[in-house]
Amino acid sequence: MMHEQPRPNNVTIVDVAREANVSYSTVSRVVNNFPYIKPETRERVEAAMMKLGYVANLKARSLAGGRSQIVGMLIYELDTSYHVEIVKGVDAEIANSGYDLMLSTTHKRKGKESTYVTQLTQGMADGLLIVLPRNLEAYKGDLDQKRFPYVLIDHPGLGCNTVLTANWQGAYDATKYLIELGHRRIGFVTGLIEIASAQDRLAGYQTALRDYGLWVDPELICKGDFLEQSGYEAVLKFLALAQPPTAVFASSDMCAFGVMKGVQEAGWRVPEDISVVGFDDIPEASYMRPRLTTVRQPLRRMGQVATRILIEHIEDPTLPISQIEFPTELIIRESCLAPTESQFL
Amino acid sequence: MMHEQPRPNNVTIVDVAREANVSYSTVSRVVNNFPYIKPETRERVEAAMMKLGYVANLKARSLAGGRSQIVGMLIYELDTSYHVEIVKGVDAEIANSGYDLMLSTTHKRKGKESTYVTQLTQGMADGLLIVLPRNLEAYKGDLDQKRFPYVLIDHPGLGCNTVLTANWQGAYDATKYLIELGHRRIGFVTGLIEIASAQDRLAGYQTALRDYGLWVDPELICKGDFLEQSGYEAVLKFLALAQPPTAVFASSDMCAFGVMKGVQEAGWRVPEDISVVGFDDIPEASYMRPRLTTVRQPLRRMGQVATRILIEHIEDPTLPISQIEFPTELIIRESCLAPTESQFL
DNA sequence: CTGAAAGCGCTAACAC
DNA sequence: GTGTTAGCGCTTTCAG
Repeated sequence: MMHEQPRPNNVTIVDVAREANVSYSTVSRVVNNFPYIKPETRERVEAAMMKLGYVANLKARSLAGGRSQIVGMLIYELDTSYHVEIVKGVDAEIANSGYDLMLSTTHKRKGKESTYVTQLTQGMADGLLIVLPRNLEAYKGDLDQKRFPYVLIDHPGLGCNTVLTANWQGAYDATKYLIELGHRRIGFVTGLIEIASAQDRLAGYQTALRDYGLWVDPELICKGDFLEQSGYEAVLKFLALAQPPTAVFASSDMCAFGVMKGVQEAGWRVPEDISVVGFDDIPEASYMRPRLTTVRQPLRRMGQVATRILIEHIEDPTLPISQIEFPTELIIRESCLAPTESQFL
Repeated sequence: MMHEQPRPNNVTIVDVAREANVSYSTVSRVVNNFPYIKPETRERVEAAMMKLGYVANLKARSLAGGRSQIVGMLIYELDTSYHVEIVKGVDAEIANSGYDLMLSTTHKRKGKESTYVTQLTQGMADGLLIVLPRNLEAYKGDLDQKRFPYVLIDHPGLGCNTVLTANWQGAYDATKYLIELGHRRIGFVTGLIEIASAQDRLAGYQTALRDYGLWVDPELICKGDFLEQSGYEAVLKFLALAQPPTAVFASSDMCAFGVMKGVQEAGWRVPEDISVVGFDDIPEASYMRPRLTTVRQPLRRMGQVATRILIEHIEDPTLPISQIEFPTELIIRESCLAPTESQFL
């Protein structure tokens, strides 16, 4: 049934063995850098490998129980710079590691996530990088039980490696900044609320409000999903309010772009009429005009560190769990201003 | 030597066979959708697979000669949106294809490229997407001889699948646009000149100049490498000329950004003092201020189409070669103006 | 239509 | 130190 796939007669461990006049397990040993091999033998084998242009067959190797030298990465999608920045960080670390990257995007198919995990877990990959899982419960137990190395990026998890940022603190700081600028009515557009970081950001916003004795007006909290469109729609609702906010804090930069777009289309100006703050600090944030004030997450760094941790755990499973939390940083640019008197009519 | 990797007792084809009371080759057959199976048997096997939660082991499958359902992608790096956009296109197509993506970045290590190819070629992947190869000669023969499916993206190749854009025409059009605006001294920053598309763009620029009876001044052609820094350095040289150009055409948008930066740092303005045109139309081009006039390449589309072609060739190796050339499109935004009299002192 | 059996290339005991 | 051998999970003849 399968279409004839011309089986290339690649050079295998057996060819090398014959060439070097040793058994093929010896070849395997030198390939795997075993300690006790007569230097002379090793040299002979290495010469043979060189001569024949031997390249290990990863599938066979990992089928037989070895490592595949592949790091699997599960990510929702590649659409926004948020995702891309993380991937870049991962890639950078992969590049000097001897591992390869297998990238799987799940694209809103929750079911696919578990299938992928099973496949990757079955030895296709030696470890897993999971960005913002959507269906973790479905396979976390499995992973843990198999003691399969993995690290969660931007998602909290019990008893497993995680790399995240201080979402709560970042949201708190941004809200505080707006309050200290003089804003009293601050709109908030949430992220996809089933995601932990979205919840933390909301909580940070609410706490800051309360700490400053401000009322948390439910009218001023609008459900979003991190995407541009949701910011756009949210701000339109805000603008239609009897008493619209003088500032809007969006749960992501993409969302903030939507807010800015909505404000501008409605004939208002950012920041003169409405201040806008984002979250993430993706590259576009500083290209936008006005340049976006936002909470920076070290996205690339996160990808990089997560990869490092994963590889360490692959190579030494006895290592203790790492739970890293990066601080966030408020990057003040041009999208916020103190509210003017006229806004408080 | 390998660290103990807890062998998870995953459910295999054998378990399913036992459960369904058939031989395991029968299970293999239903998994592979063989035509002649008693419907009843098929149902029984399917029920067993469902019950046990069977997921095929891709390594074993492809080791045994089947397909791996993996598309390999070889790309120089992920640093610029140029690369990222292509990857996004690939990913989009992969998403509804039943294949997975294995992404390998070569990161300036020419040697690595061939090793990757060998590995991917050995069955790790069923086909290869190669973006802007740097070392094609080293393995093209091998690929062709093995009749291994692959498609070249943004690189010409004899007798193989390619997806590229009309680089020459795009450069010609952009140069023509500048000339018709009234520019007579037009600087050009090349891309990495060993890359075919960089050569084509240079040629398009030169031809347009000649067609309009303009002299191709070697002083006005500066070697670059597609990256921002090279545009920056080039424009500084141009500005130091006795008679600087009134417009600069950069071989990529990133490079154009560098040009804009250099112009601005030198205290000049874009487009009032110097017009700038880029190539690619990456998303940042429209975020920049002034928004960049540039030659659009349908990057995502290219990735998508290349993937489609590859998959078709994987599934039917008898298909004829496809060589696709997308047209380019000059996107006129805000970075160009007709030169003023004062510039012709 | 279905079962038996021979590998795919390699790792990991187990011998010598 | 090095050879032998039993699988890893699956595809694919080859027989029925």
